[in-house]
Amino acid sequence: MPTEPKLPFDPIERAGEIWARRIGESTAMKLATSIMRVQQLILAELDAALRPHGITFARYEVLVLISFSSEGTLPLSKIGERLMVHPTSVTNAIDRLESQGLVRRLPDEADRRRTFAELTDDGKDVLAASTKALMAIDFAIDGLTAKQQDQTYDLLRSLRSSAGDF
Amino acid sequence: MPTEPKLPFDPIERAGEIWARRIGESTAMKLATSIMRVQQLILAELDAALRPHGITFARYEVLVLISFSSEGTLPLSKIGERLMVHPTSVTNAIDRLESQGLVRRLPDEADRRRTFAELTDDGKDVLAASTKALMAIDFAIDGLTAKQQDQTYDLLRSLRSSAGDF
DNA sequence: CATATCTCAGGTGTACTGAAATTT
DNA sequence: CAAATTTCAGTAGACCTGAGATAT
Repeated sequence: MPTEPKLPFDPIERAGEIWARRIGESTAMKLATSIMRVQQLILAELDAALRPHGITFARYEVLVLISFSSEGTLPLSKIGERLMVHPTSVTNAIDRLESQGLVRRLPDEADRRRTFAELTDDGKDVLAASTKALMAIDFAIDGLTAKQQDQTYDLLRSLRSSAGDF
Repeated sequence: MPTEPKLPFDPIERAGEIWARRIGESTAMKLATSIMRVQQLILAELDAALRPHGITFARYEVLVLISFSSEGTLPLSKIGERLMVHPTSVTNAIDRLESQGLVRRLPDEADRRRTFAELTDDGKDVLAASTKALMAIDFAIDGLTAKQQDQTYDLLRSLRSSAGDF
């Protein structure tokens, strides 16, 4: 579902030209701005595809992360680490997923400071349907060949590495 | 200021391996997830660099947009169009910039439904200092050569175009 | 009258700080 | 007692919907 153009020109190209004229080197500024913008566009498409299933992409990522764990459960602290979000944000996200009936909390008998999150049967169903919906729109990645997608991934991976992701 | 690694492995590589084994083709999923993550990392660095100047990157973009206009003023509706945000979000952002004394509203005498936003002298100063701060960290773009930055920009530009940005 | 622009009220999502409770 | 884990209260920031005021 490639949305129709919102602007009759590329706003970043235009900003880059003025920047180069008035300020100087514009390469890094254009790339940083592009990253913000493409994220905004793609997230909007992903969220739209997930809306019928009652979740956002942020919550979809939590469901995937739990389902990929070896035991089928994850301590909340691990979820925060992997998704790079604050502990209180995890509490909040799990609260919502739990109130939706997609996740349940389990006490950790071994270390009683901790709490596990586990998918419910409903959670597994919603996850499967959501994955299908996202694959149907190819994760909002349009207009690039498979080779270009890999190439972009590798370049962004260097950026993530330098930014301290791993 | 390359932050130290947060994880001893690449979380997206790991997710991609499990995805490929259990679900199937993982290229688009890995790229979409990378975009979300690199945006999160870079935005955090940009916001940190701007914090001493009292603004966020979102508000920095508004200041730049106004300063790049030919007349030095922009109708709020144009700001919303260019930054792809809802009219009420523009009202909100301009409210805050105005209460910070960085922007002022001007009535449009020609079309009195409209309101212009204009930078104050303080706004111009904050913009100049903020631009300097962002250039000093190269817009949080580390670990890529200039050529790779251009290449990444071009690939993301195709994505933006297909997603209906322009 | 239909349309365009802006604003306000109200609500949702995410994520932060600071503090507390519990357990190790 | 220090550190780790989670939670709660409060707040910020961005976004949305719906409705209204004003002007074209």
